[in-house]
This record gives sequence, C-alpha cells and structure tokens, in this order.
Amino acid sequence: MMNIKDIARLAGVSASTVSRVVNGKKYVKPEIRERVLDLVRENGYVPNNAARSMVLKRTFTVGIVVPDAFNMFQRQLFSAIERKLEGYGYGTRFFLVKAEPESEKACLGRLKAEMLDGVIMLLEVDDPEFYAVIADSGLPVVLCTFGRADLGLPSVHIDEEAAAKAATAHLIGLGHERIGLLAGAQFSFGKQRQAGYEAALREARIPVMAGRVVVVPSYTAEAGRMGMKELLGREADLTAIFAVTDELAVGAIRALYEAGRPVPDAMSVLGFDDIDISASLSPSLSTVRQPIAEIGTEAAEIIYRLISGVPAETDPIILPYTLLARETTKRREGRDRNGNMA
Amino acid sequence: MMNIKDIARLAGVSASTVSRVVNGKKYVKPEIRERVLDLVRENGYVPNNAARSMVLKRTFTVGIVVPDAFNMFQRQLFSAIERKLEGYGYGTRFFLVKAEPESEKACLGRLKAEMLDGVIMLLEVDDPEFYAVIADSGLPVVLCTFGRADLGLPSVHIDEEAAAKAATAHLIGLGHERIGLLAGAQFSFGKQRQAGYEAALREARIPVMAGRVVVVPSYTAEAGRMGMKELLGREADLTAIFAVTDELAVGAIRALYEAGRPVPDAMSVLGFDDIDISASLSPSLSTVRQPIAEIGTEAAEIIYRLISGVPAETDPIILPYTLLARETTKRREGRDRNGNMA
DNA sequence: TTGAAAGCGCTAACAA
DNA sequence: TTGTTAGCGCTTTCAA
Repeated sequence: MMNIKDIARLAGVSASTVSRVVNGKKYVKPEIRERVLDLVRENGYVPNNAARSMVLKRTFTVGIVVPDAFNMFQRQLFSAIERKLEGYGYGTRFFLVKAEPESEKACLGRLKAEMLDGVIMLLEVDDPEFYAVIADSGLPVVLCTFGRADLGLPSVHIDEEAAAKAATAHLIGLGHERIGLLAGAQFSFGKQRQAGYEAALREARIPVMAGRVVVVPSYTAEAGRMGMKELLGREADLTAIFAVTDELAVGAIRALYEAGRPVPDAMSVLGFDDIDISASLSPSLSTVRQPIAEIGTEAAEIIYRLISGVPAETDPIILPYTLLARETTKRREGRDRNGNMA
Repeated sequence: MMNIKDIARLAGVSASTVSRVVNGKKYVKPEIRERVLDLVRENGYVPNNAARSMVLKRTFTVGIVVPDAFNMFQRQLFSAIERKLEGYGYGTRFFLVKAEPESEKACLGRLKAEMLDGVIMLLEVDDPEFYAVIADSGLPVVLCTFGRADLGLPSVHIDEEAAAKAATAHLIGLGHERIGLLAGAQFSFGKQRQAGYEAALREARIPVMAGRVVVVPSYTAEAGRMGMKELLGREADLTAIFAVTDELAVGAIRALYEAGRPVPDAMSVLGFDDIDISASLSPSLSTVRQPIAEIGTEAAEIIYRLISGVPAETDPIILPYTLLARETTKRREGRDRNGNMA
C-alpha cells in the first residue's frame, strides 16, 4: 500500500506538498498539483485514516450505537442518518450492543478507543454511568428515538405516550372496548406506550384490566405470537389488540391466524412504528408511523452542529407521529358500547 | 481523554511499562502491574486504536461490505459473522455501497483508508476492477452468498440454481404447471434462480414462457407487488408464483390480496431466503431457507484463517439449502396436468 | 524487569 | 510556493 512519502518521491516533491494537494489546499503550483494528482490516481493512493485522525484529532466519523439485533425500524433510521451525515462529509460506524451490562461496558470502551467525533444512540442503554462517562468525556451525543431530559442530553423522538394514546383511541373510536395490549418491559418506550394505552382507556371510561395486558420479553414476531396466545387463553372476548411494535403485531396476527380468528373481522390489530413491510402485508397493518427519515435527519443535524461547536439544545426535539388506519383495524361489529347496533 | 503517558506519569513508570501491562505482556513486576491496572480502571483509560493500528499495522477489524439498503437477510447474516469474529477478537465495520458505480469506487477508497485486516463481501459488486484491486492489495477477502470462482476468490454460498430448481420442482410436484416467476436482474443470484426455475420446467417438460416471467428492478415488497400486478394483467391463468426473494413474495401476496385472489387457495406463492418474518406471516411463507448462520460462521472462519496466514482455499464452500413447504403453497385444485382430478 | 528512543503515516507550523 | 521539522499515541527493539 502506497503512502504519502511514496507519492512524494515519485512526484519529486515533499510529503507536505502531496498532503496539500490531497487535501485541496492552496499554495501549490498547478502543474505540480496535476502531477501529484495523476500519481495519486495511478497508484490508487488513499491517505491512511488512522494516521490522519491521529494528528487531526478528528475522525470525521460518528458512532451509531444500535442493539445487537437491530430491526428494520432501526435499519431505516440508520439509512436516514447515514445519508445526511454523508452530506456533511462524515462517515458512520456501528457499535452493536447486546442486552447485557457487560456489552454496554464493552461498547463504552470501544467508543473511547475510536476517537469518534460524535455518537448517535439508537439504543437506550440502561446503565446511567454510560451516559455520564460519555457526557463528561465531552463527546457530542444525541439520543435518537428516546429521550433522557434528566441527563441534559439532546434527543429526537416522538411523544410515545401521546402516540400510543391516539392509537388506542383509534381502536376505541372504532367501537372497541375490550382491547388487549402487547407491551414490553425493555426500553422506556415499552412503558410509555403502555401508559398511553391506559390513558386512552381511562379517558373513555373503559376499565384498565391487567388481564388484558401481556408484557413480552422481546419485541419480535415470535414474542408477539406467544403473547397473543397467552391473551387468547386467558381472555376470550377481546375485540382488538394494540401491539407496541409492528413485529409484535405480526406475531399477534399469526397467533390469531392459528386460532382461526381472522384479522380484522374477528379481531382488530394495531401496531406501532410502521416498519417497511407493514404496508405490504395482507391485510396491511394499521400502525403508528414514526417519521423515520425526519428523526434520522434531525439527529444527524444535531450531532453535526454539536461537532461544529454549536452549543447543545437540550430540549428534546419532538416530531409528529401519524396514525395509519390501514386494513387490520375495523369497526367493531355487533353492539357498540352503549348496547346499540353498530 | 487519558493517554498512555498520563497513566505512566500517574503510576510513576514509563509508557513502555504501561503498554506491557495493558497488552498482558510478561516482564512486569506484579505490584507495578496491579498499580497500573488500577489506574487504568480508575481513569477509564482505553488505548487509542488509531495509534495502535498504526504501529501494529493491524486493526483487528474486518470490513463488511453490504448494500446501502441491506435487508433482513443480510442483517441476520451480519449478526452471525459478527458473533463469530468477536470470538476471534476481531471487530467489524460496515461499508455501505449504493447501487452506483461511483459508490463502489468510493467504497474501495474507504476500504483502503481503513487498514482493515480483511473484508467480507455481502454485496456483489459489479466492477471487476474492484475485486482486482482488493486482490492484489493482498487484503484477505471472502465473498459471502455469492461466488466468483473465476476470480480465484474464496466464497461461501448455496447452489442458487439447484435451490431454485428444487423450489420450482416443489411447485410442479404440487400439480402446478402454469408457474409465474418474479425474477430480478440485480446480482447474479437473480439470473441463477431464474435458470433454476427454467431448468425445473424443462425437466418436467413444461414450456418456459416469457409471458410468465417478470424481471423486477429491485428486490423489495413494492417491486414484488408491481411485478405481480403486471403478471396478473398479462397472464390470467397462473396457479403458482415463484418469487426469487421473500420480500418479492410478500409483495406478490399483497397484489394477489388486492386482486381478491387468496393465497394459497387461488394461487400458491413460494419465496426464497427465509427471512425473519417469513415464518410469522399469515399464512406463513413457503420458501427456500439459506443456512444463514452457517454461511456467516463459515465466512468468518475463512477470513480469520486468511488473516492468520493460512493459504486461501479458493474452491467455493457450497452449503445446503432447505425447502420449507409452509402455508403459501398447496396442491393445485382441480385437474392435474394429465387431466385427472387431483 | 524497566526505560529511552525510534518510527508507524500524516498534517501543520515555521522557515526559506 | 515549497520543504523541514515536530509530534499525534502507541509498540517495540535495544540497552541498561
């Protein structure tokens, strides 16, 4: 692999001159610039980033912390961030964290070792020390899809509780009263969405019954299927289900399918996130759309500003969600909650 | 951020000693080792990778080249690779390539700039020069999910054509004759799977008709939906569809759903890859399972061996596929190909 | 068992 | 406009 000295020797100039050419600096005679550029091309010379970042103290790289088993939602979010950052001349680097404390610790170490210019967290790490260490290392950081206003860290996300409340209200508006919930304990959105569900019920004066709620261990389709089976077993008269993620909803629909209960005729199902596949399902999944592209773009902009030295705005950026009433939710048949025919 | 000299000063030793301690070398007095280790922990010192790799000429990092819009299949593959490589003490770094020649070029540059120890290609790059440059830079490389035996590069993949042939034969075995194909032009598996489809038809003496084939521009659900609509428009009497990827199949099912043609009763649909969601769909998607974990593990092992200096085995590693006859394919109703009732 | 010194590839300040 | 020099943080001889 060629290095800057090789090119310098070939061009009969000093390494500094090559550096100037490669970095587009002024004060290089045009003919020399040409000569060097030709050599660079011919030899496929690319500056060594490690050496470069050592002297510059910058890597032009932003770390993206994601869960080990990141889903399509995070995948899409990442794309939006990547695209925006690329426009600013920054690259990205993945840091995968498993749902284990040691993994979070290890990630912190890797984050430090890489001399990143900034970090975007797509994963809500449990360990409060994690944020503390990052914060007082002075490394710019943005929380993306969740907030921690208490930590004074900038964040971009939707109003999870309001969105879940609106989602549940949609179901209620369709005449449903006995609404099951597939919730999750992992990450704060799990609890926030559950709170929104409860708030909507309360507002409609529908009793919140623990028997209608299942807290699943992970946000996968399989977990959704198991959760739905559980719900079906203990509570036979539900007419609608709110699953706190689309993957969960897909699994719930599967359980319903296996039980011979067609969606949406026998049961309405509502998801959350609007992952790629949701619109293409048959029937298409009703869900709450998070503005993925906007969230990603906004997070990228904030991190860029932070890196550029603009002081952090710690008020969370709350972006609007959209309720997508597609085909898995429908008006409840039979009597409505007042005993009249729908 | 602490550096090695800071720790050395704090411990009252030289940087060399700290280096020995951090790297677990011998010849350090136990008490000094302890003292240094304590300081390292207290101060959260982590060696700077850039500096480290500059002198070591190794980064303990393997680049993973993936398509910009990587799908769940590639996501899962990546997880398998990551896990295995982690066990060997190697990290991974993503290199996203868009479906544009400049993007491939840019990726090559980034690959060089990063001083990677090896590269695993999950994306089939068009530009033959790409492989050439990598190959003669001496950078270990493994092709994963596709092969290029002509280039003498090690690879891990299934027998795409045989798998597609078996898939089509499954449909034929179910009594289907008028089988549509949703194929794609991108990546060689598109053509290979199409070849398998044609081979199966020929073997069953079913005419291969161009009117039953649609070549879609991308492997997304939406492309599948459009392709299926096209097929439905021009050829009303198909009884089964083979989609060369699961995403395409999901879209095809969607088009069928919109057209009021239930799957599998009105039409059997068969996918390919067995992505995460396929088993959880309702009905669950019949497909060809690629042994994702094994492919990833094998690729990781090969790259590790290559990095360790074991000479490359350039014969492709062909792993077995599995036909998963789930719920979207069923025996054709009505008369079979000999005119008898099924 | 330890430390001093050199050097990895690059950029930037300074001198010419 | 160009080259020389120093130094980024680390590891590794080599010498002590």
